[in-house]
Amino acid sequence: MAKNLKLKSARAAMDMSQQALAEAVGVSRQTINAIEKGDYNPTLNLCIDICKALGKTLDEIFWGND
Amino acid sequence: MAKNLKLKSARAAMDMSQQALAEAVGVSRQTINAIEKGDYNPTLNLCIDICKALGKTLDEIFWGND
DNA sequence: TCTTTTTGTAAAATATACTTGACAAACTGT
DNA sequence: ACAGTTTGTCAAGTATATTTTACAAAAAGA
Repeated sequence: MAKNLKLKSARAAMDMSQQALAEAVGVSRQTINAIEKGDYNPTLNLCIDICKALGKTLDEIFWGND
Repeated sequence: MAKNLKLKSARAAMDMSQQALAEAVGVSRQTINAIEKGDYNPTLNLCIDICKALGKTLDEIFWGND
């Protein structure tokens, strides 16, 4: 339930909108929004795709958000 | 589709069976088996729980398995 | 060898990640 | 002030992660 601010800021650092990131990884904008908002639990493959799109690793974006 | 040998060996290093790890993280043994076998895509929360149970981070177990 | 534990695998059911479509609030640029 | 983009959110549907039950092969211990 904690917001994922690491994701939000990494996305901002790449100057990408939620929409642009969604398209880059092949999911809907709402899915990206929900992940940032923290109210759900993405699959590993999606996390990996997001990290690759943002030039980060899993630990940098999805570890220690509790 | 690639086997997750990092998971398998981290589990072995803790001397845990698939069953024991499954119980520790609250999923079925088949789920752990499938993740090690590599034929599916667990959720982030499960990955995190597995890492915590094994004393590892996401990057150590789930990054770079492609 | 015998027994027990561990692992591999499969099919049917359930829970939940993710989509689509839609609408309004907040922000950006002109 | 206005137009365009971005974000927040909702409800109903679809795809898929995970469970349950079950059986057999492989490994480990006595």
